[in-house]
This record gives sequence, C-alpha cells and structure tokens, in this order.
Amino acid sequence: MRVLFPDGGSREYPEGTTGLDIARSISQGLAKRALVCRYNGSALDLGRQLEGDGSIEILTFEDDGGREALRHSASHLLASAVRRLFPGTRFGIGPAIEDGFYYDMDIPGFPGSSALPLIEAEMKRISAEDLPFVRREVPIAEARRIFSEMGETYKLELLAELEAAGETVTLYSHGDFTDLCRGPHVPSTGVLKHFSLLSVAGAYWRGDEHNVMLTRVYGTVFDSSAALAAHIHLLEEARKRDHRRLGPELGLFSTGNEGGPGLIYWLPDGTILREELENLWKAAHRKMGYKLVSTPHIAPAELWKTSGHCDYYRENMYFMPVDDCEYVLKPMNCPGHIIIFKSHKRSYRELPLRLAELGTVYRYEKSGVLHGLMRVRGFTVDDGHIFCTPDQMGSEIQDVVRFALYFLKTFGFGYSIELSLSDPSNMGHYAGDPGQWQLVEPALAKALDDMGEQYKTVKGEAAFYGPKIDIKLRDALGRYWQGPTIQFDFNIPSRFDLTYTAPDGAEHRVFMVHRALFGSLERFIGNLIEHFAGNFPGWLAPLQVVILPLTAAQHEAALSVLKAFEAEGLRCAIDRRSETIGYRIREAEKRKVPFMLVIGEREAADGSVAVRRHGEGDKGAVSVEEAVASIREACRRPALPDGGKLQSEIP
RNA sequence: GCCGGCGUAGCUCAGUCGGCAGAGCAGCGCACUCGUAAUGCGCAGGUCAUCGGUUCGAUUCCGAUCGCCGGCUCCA
Repeated sequence: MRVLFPDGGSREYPEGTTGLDIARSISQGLAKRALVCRYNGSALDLGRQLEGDGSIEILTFEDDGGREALRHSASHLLASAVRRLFPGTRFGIGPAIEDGFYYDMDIPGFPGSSALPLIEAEMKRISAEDLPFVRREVPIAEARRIFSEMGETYKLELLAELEAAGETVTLYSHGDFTDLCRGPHVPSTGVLKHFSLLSVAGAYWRGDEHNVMLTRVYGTVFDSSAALAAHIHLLEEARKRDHRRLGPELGLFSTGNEGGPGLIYWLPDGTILREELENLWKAAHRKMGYKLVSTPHIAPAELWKTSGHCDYYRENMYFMPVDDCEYVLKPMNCPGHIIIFKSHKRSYRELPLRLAELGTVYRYEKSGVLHGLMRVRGFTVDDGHIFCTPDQMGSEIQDVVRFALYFLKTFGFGYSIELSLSDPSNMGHYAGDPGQWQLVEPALAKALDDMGEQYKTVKGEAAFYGPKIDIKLRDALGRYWQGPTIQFDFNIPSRFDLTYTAPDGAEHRVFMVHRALFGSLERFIGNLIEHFAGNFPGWLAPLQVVILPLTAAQHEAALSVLKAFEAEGLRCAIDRRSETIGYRIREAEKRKVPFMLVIGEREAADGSVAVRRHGEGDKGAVSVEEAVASIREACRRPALPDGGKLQSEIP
C-alpha cells in the first residue's frame, strides 16, 4: 500500500502496517512522541492496522488530535482508578476538554475532594502497570449485555441512543476496565505520566437539571512534567489575579451578603476607575457620531409585552407594582431607546441614528451562577442602538467593528471574531422576513472581509432575532472572555413598527443593530483587573502618585510638590504618617500606586524628588518640573479613535 | 435552582474529641524622625454567618436559612 506523508512525500508499506510502524520508519523520536494517527482523515489508534492507500498524519501532543487522545485516555485512567477504589461506581461520560479532561461518575460513598490524592496515587499505579488500551468492535446487543452485567445504567442509556446510528459500537479496555468509547486512545496507560486531578464538582447527567447529579472529577494531563508544571503555574497566576481577590483588596468594590448577592458596591477607588472608563467611552462615542441618551430604570410592563421580553425573558425580569399597574425593572435598554427613536417622526436625513447609553440593567440570575463582577444581577451595559437604512448597514457594521477594536487595542487585549449566522434548515425558527436575513448575513461577512479581519463563521448560532458578530477578548494570560457584541434585530423594529420617511415620501422599516463594546462595565472592569493583575495603566490608576516626605522636616517641601501635581489634575496623596519610609513605600507598593516620590533632605534642598516606580524600584532624583512632565505623560488618557463623524450639521 | 465544599476579629488563619475564644496583619494611643517593600511598646476589637433542636452546658453535635467558592454536555 502507498502511504502519503503530510510533507508530500510517499512510501510503500506492506498491507496491514500500523501507524506506529510508520512512525518508527520515519524516526525513533517521532515514534516515541506519537500518540495516535490520522489515516485518510479518520483518527485511529497507533496499533490499528491500516488498509489501502492513503495519507497519514502521526499525531503528537503538538496536534489537537493528539492532545485530545491523551486527555481522553487520561479520563479512562481516572475512571479505572475510581473503580478500583470505589467498587460499584457507575460511569457517565468522560470527555477531553479544552485543557484537560473530566469524568462524570456515580460514586458510592464518595468522600469529596479529599479523595483526589488517593485517586491520583491509584492512577499513578495503573500508569506504572503500563496496561495497553485494547479496542474491540462489538454488536450493540453484545455491548448491552456487557454493560447490563456491570450494572452500568448510564452506559445503557448511551447505547440506546447509539442504536439509531449503527449496528456496532467500540469498546476500549485497559486491564479489567472496559468503557464504551469511540476512541482513539494512546497505546497504553504508561503513556499517561504527567497528570493532576484538579477539582470535584456536581454535574447533572447529560447536563439536564431534571436528571440525577453525578460527581464530576476534573483533571489535566500533559506530555511532560515541565508542561504540567507550567499549566499549574498558570492556574496559580490566574488565582493571584482573580478580580474577586484583588477588587476588595485594592478597595475597588464590595459585594455579597448584606448588599445582596450579585450586586456590586463600588468603593471610592473603584468609582474613579469606572469614571475614567465612562469618560473615555462617552468622549469616544460622541466623536464617532453617537448621541448619548438616558432612560429610566423602570417602565410599565406593557412596554415589555410589546418588545416580547415578557414572553421569552420573563424569568430573568424583576416585576413590581406601581399604582394599579405592573412595572418592570429594566433588564435591557433597547425599549427605552426605541421610545426615544419614536419620540418624533424620523426622516432618512437623520439616519443613521446612533443612540448610546451607559444603562444600568437588572436581571435575575440563578444564585449558583453568580460570579464576582463577571456574572451579576445588576450591571451597566455600554449599550448602543443604530437605526439605519439597508444601504447604510455595511459601513455602519465596519464602523462598529473598528470602534470595538479601538477599545481592545487601547487596553492591550488580543481578540478573535465570530460571525453567528442562521441555520438555513430551520428558518421558521427566526424572527423577521427571510429576505432581510439574506440581505444582512452576506453583508456582515463582506464588511469583515473588506476590513481584512480573520473570523470564524458559525451557522445556527444566530439569535432568533438576528445574526451577530461576537468578539472575544484575549487577556494577558491568554484567556478568552466575552467581549464586544454586534447584533442585528429583525424583531423589535416590526414589533414597535419603527419606520422612517424615505426620499420617496413613503414609510420604510428601519434596520436596527444592538451593540455593546465593553459588554458590561462590571465584567469589563473584572477583565481589566485580571488582565493588568491590578497594575493599571497610569490613567486608570485610582491613585497615581504618592508623595513621601522622609521626615517631618520635609513636610513643607512635600506639600508644595503635592500642589504642583494636583495643579496638573493628577490624583495624588501625601503620606506624612509617623512610619518608616520602608513601611510607607511598602503600603504604596501594595496599593499598586504607579509613582512614589520620596523627598528627603537632599531633594528638599534642591527642589527635586526621588522617583520610584511601582514594581521597578528607585529611579533616582529629578527636578519637580521633570517629574510632573513625565508623570503627566505617563498618566495621559488614551487618544480618541481616528476618524469620526461630522457633528455640527442640522439634518 | 441543583451537587459538593466553606463561613471564627476589618483581613489571613489557628482552636475547641461539648466546659471562660487565639495569633499575625490592619485599627487606635504613645514613643521614634527614619533614604526605597513591615520601628518599638501598649490598647481595643467576637452573638464563632443567622435561626431552631439535642444537652446541665453548643462556636463545637443535628436541622433549616443566608452568603461565598468549585461546577452543572466542551456530548460514547
């Protein structure tokens, strides 16, 4: 048989050669690192005999497929260890996940996370036994017999579903442990050396809250102890940066308990941070042609019936009685902006009309999903609604994407773009006229293409009311977070009968786009805290400069330096406490103040300050004027976006 | 909401197999006037999350409630 390699070369092998044979024939090193292979596109165990001509890829930990096989094999290893320690355990599913694996199990008498070291030790033992993973293809009836003998009720459920798909299933065994599994797997348990169990959690069988809850054990596995250590280090680094730890520690916000779960109380320093963001946001939006508006927090339930939220968003809304009516605490800003759009008859000359508001909304979230600033019950959306004509749509989309990227670049985030489109086989599910979808979806793709942006298209991920562009932001640790979102809405304009008068004198349906660039101010600040590990850039630092007179003899000099910095609008404070200079520096460092200015006898005498930068240490003495100039520069607010719209014309 | 874990001073955590509640840091007072990440001494600080039960006695054991943390398909 003729085997083609990824580099274009090819070679003749006897029929029935295995992937491992081929890897060996290429190099010992590759054979050692090989985990699984792909032959003619399908992933296979290295020990599988290959049939017929084809193209081969030997997959190692460097490849997605190799990593997945290693992780998935580790989940089997986990399961077999749990079975040895807790006989009678029944198994659910145990897939590989983004950076590790888990297994959902019903473990009789499971003591909780205290059992993890025990299980890990048992896994090490099974790894040392170097048991081969053996694949077997059996008729479904045979599999059913095997699993019902073992009392594996969850596996039987899975088998029942697989019946529809085919007549046979595959089983993988190592030692006396057998699992229903598609594979492929690494050759033997000995390949799994560098793993660690991380946590235990409850998980509903098949993710459905009506089902029983199983015990989920999470773990991770790598191909070297160094890579495992690096991953553990990353987890620790993430823990250190956790905004739920840093936020209260830096005096930014407080939440929970008396204040109510999921509600954020911004402390003075957090409020400064917030205000700086709001100021940049407002100035940038005005420059980009948005009109800022402000809408009330409550509105009659009627409004929300018209918008449709009362039907499909009810369980997230807070209702309250007012006079004889029912009112709603707003969960979204759009209906408010629609009232503003409808406040008078609109001409095509006014379009595109871009309304924006930092609108605080309240949504009921189940108590268990609340999470620091990231998932809360009250938050401020940097909401914007663009009302435009079909013709204007393409350039509006580009403007919004560019605007979103401006913010991400300003904060140093990376990003990746996702375009969510409708599912063509299920158009009945969507709001609006299919013609609109056909017009808009290609226009969204074209707008991104024209800008030269890379993006991933996901069919069927659109909201029922319209297609959308989601931008995920990547922080300093390489983690992705929900970022800007741009959503078309074919539902609301018709529900509210939003129209404009065109040049032909007739009324036309307006196009509407929702967009949020920060998403929520709370979540975005959470991202910023973790991204910067609390070391905010100068313009965001709640306190920018601390002035530290060495002794009481320099208090006067220090006060005049303070005045010089205050005059520049810098946020500064003087620390005249009767503490050693070391103590006061330590306090300022812990507070992550970017600049510390020490003033001793020498500096007081010649009108200088000794500059110390947070995290960097003493930078030496410079004149007060120089210090003011350089710190003012370092704390300057970011430039507004390029371009912008003509603001001063009456339409 | 559900499963599991946790809740002791402002913070970080000891401790009590049921018998007067402990430390460090922070706070306050006094002294110290100092050269780049913790000066010394002293004082104060608690309904041991809340409510109920068992007990002569509960912070400890049991139950409920509240809050926080890890999670709740990334599909054999």
